[in-house]
Amino acid sequence: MKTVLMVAEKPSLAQSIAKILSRGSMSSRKGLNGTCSVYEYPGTFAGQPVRFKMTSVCGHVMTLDFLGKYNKWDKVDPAELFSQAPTEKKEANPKLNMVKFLQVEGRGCDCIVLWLDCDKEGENICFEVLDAVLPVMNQAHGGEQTVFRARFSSITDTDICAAMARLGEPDHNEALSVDARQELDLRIGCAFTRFQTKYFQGKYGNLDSSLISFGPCQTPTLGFCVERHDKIQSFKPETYWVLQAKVDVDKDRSLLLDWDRVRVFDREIAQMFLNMTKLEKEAQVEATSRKEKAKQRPLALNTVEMLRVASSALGMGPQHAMQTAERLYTQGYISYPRTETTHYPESFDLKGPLRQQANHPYWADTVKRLLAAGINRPRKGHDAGDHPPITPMKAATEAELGGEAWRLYEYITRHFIATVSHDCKYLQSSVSFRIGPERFTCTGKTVISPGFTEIMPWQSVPLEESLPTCQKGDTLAVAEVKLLEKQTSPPDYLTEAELITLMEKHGIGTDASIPVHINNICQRNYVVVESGRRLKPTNLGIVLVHGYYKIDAELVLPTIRSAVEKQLNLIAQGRADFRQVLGHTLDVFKRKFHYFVDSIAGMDELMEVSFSPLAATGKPLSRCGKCHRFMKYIQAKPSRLHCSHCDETYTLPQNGTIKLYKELRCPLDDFELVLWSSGSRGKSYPLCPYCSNHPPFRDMKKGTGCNECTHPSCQHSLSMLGIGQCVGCESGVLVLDPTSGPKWRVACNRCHVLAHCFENAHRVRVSAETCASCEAALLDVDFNKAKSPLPGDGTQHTGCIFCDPIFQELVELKHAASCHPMHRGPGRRQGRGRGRGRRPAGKPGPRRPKDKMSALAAYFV
DNA sequence: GCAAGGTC
Repeated sequence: MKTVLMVAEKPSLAQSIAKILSRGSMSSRKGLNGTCSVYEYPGTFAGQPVRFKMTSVCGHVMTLDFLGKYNKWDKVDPAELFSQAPTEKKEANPKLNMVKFLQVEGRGCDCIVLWLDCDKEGENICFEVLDAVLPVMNQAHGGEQTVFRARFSSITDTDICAAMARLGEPDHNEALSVDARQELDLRIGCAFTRFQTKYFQGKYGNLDSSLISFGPCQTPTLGFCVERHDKIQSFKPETYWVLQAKVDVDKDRSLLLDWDRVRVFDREIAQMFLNMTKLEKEAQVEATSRKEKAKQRPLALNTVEMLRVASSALGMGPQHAMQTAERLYTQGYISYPRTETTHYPESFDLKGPLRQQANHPYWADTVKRLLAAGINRPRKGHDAGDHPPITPMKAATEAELGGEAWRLYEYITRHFIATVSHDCKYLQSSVSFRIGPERFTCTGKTVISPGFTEIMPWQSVPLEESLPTCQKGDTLAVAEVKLLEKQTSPPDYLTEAELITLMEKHGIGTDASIPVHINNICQRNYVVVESGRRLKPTNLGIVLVHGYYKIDAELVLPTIRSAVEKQLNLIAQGRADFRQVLGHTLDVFKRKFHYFVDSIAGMDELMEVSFSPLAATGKPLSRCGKCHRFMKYIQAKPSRLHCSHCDETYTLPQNGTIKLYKELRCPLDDFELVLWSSGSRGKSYPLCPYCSNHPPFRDMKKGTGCNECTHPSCQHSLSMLGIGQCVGCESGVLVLDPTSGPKWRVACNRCHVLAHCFENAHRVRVSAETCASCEAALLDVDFNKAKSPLPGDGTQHTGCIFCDPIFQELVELKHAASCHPMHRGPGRRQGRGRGRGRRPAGKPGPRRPKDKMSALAAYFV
């Protein structure tokens, strides 16, 4: 029997599609990467009985990068990145082992059906999958078709079955357009980023960003924020005047009227209008009107709208909102949260999810009434053909979800209920008055039926005092007519929600990448998020954008993306050649790049105003080994030491503090050592600024300290202070921290493993002898007489930290504080699988403690 | 160390 392999874009879709096609009867198992599942079921394909095997990838299988040697910033001129530097495809996520996985599953299959998302990226992934899997599949005998593409516009029974019945072929041109996009983004982005970063980092000491990045999406995103900043800066308030009239409705009640001219900007004219009206005693009713109006129920929820509301109403940043939504999705509370679609498919079961909310403490009444009276048909939205709108999948309570997740869930659910509710109906009434020659109006709204605003109370029509009932020809007494002097006010900084709207409008990024771009400009310190989630550009952000405007405005205009996209679409439609478009566009940007490099002084002039040159920044710290003058420590990111005499800069490890290390010097280059440490309970080690930037030995990597230096006799080196192989990672060595007494510490020079030992010992030294059973270096410890843990009056003991029974009692292993989730930065991290059980068994390394290792490993989580 | 695009 033949086997048909089918591949979807993500695990969740593989499951839904398999469920539909197998009518619910399929077997399932995890794939070798632990992330993708494989669903199998029997069926018929092209009239033959076959075995179907449905699985998925996780987005792109491959990613584009330069060949390794072109990633050395010091050795490659960024201009080379436009053409000379070759690129290669690498596995996008090596941990997922996607190519291997596809090959294991694809081996021996006869046909393949590609169920990737029906957009250009999906088409591109089709070919990534084919590249991996075709070589291991069975060859077709008579040249019949073995590669099929399923095109579907929603994940519904009818659509999926229809797609299966009308299989086509993958579209190579669409895939090529993505290849071109990837190459352009990579070459252009990296060239500009490297040049800018090196240029400005080499000149200024307080830029406060370790990367001065450029990209066709992030730069226009920043541009929007700075554009608003410029509007605020150049805003000149203008004075204007408003005529305000008050009429008496009855004895106790008066009514404020709006002037039909709204406002005038000339004082004398305003005065003239006041003079013409202020002596009038009566206001005459000229007309009245009453109109029934409706406020429309919302469209079904898509990602971008959810992010906007999350930011503006819930105060949650887009990145955070997406993470929260993803968690709600994987826990089964909401449907797939990444979709552009605002239209429910015809077959969508609206009542099912609604019924689940019928007993919810917050909205049971509304839901029950809707179910009893019949739901309203949702508005017709946009169908992007990706996933149904975001809807709740099961009821949840605040206690169950807690905090942020609950607030987002609550919003999604209220929004969903609103989409099947009725429009809000209200009566808008207005009365027009004449006072002298001038006209005034008064309007009011009264709710007829609240409709969806009952479940979205923040949208409700505000309660107003009702208008007096009057008719044309009636007169009311004028209580007062006065002139108000006011000033126009500047706009405020751009809110995140407004920025998302602008990005969407100009096609900057996608629903999935918009949060990433916004996050980028925050992390690079180009903008800061202020109260109300408004984005205020920093000096750095402003200078960059103003600099681009000065040199080549196209670099920052939102049109840069759409212009390139237009070219790419020609490739996708088969109307232009991939090589030609790529070559031409790269050529245009190469010219722009050279012009930018030649004109960089224009941006530099702006930099000079806001930032200080390297030589004028930082505090003197340690001595240079070449000129023996003090170098200055520049704390701002990226922290480094600068010798203004030699005009050399030495980068330091980031995320830690640096101090002078007892004026000790490196025996190799005479530079004064510094001590790097990460917080009070973290680890610390000495570091030679020169060696760290120019490693003296082949096995020492750049950016490391003396704890990785293999100098055979220097008292600070790994050779002298190393004890034995780390118990938490493959390649690290536990090294004594000679500065840590009296709370002595031993730390891994690679991972976060840290051991506290021998508290109150007054001296700890690494001995030249090694342990007979595990080959670790012995430690020579002098204890304090009063607090010695040794039997009798002994104060001195030599032994193995892993094997010696006395020492074992005195060693407590744990990760360094910086490894704790509390101290970690944002971002996904898989916290499982460290330590015990991760090391391949039976692979002894040098100086490895034998079975004692596992006992020690049990100490840490 | 860099882009933007998928997704976990």
